[in-house]
Amino acid sequence: MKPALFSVLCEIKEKTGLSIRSSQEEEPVDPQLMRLDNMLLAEGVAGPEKGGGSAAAAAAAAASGGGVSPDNSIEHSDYRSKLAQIRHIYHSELEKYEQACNEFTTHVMNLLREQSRTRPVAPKEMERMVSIIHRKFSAIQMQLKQSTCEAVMILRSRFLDARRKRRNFSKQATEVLNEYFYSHLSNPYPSEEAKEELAKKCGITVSQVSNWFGNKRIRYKKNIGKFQEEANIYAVKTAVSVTQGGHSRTSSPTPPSSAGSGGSFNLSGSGDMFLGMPGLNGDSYSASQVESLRHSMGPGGYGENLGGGQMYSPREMRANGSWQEAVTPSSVTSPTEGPGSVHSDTSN
DNA sequence: TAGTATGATTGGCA
DNA sequence: TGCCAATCATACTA
Repeated sequence: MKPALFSVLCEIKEKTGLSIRSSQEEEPVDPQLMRLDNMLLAEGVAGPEKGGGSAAAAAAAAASGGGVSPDNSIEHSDYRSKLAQIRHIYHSELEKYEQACNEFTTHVMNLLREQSRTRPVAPKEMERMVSIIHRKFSAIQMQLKQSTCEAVMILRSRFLDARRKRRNFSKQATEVLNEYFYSHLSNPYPSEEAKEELAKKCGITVSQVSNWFGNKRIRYKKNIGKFQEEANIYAVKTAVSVTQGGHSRTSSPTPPSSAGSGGSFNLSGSGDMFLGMPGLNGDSYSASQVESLRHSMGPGGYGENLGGGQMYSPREMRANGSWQEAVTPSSVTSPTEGPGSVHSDTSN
């Protein structure tokens, strides 16, 4: 009786087992899991060790402005060590899960084997149980991967966000940029080539040069009184180097492509004395330009002899309507803040 | 430590 | 795509 009953049960099992199996197998690969896997691989957390995220460290170097900062290596090693920590935790947790999964699977298999003595347990059913267990554990694994990804993202945002590790440019770099700016005050829009050259000279990236000029233009316009003094300082510097050597001490990169008589700026006659200032091409100032510099730097203080009382006249400078009259200093010798000027950003 | 300076980011515009 | 303007976040300074 018992063997007959057993065989009937086996038949029923076989049928139901097959129907369950056919309904549950061949599940598609979870795209979310794939994304997580790819990200962990890319970050160097999953997969073979690849220098603790050297790619990300390289990205950090690029983001931090050409890697001129001496702190960079320290920061990157810090980043790498933290990434290695995450990697270590991820792998140890993964190992634990796998171990637990194996243990649980063995336990269930043993139970089923024991049960197979009293009820029919087909090998296919055992396989099904194993796959169920694996699915459950892979769900847990996915959570682990997700939290690991989050940790990596936080780490990245902390270390790679350039804003967080802002460094002031070197004095020399600022001087180079300022010299260019004030010597091209009529058209402070360096061309791509000029930007590249400035970037090279300053040890910063082209986008940093663009940022610098963007900030400078706005801040100059907002508070021309303050910058007038700076402008004069650079005027004297450049003038001295001109009268001494015929070339600027820090030769300016190629002037902007739009600069010059054909540029989009309407230039005043008495204003921007560096108008048409030579670039690296080896051009030199005209005698009258040098002479006018000498006059403007006379004993009475530079700029005193100028009709408008200013060496730089930002007025009439117009770039697409933006670089224009908004900036009009009252005097060079007694710089005052322009109308509506602010000390810093309006936000500050 | 508050105020200021400054490099970077973001959103809108032409 | 480059620029402007506003803003953020950090560095610097008195």
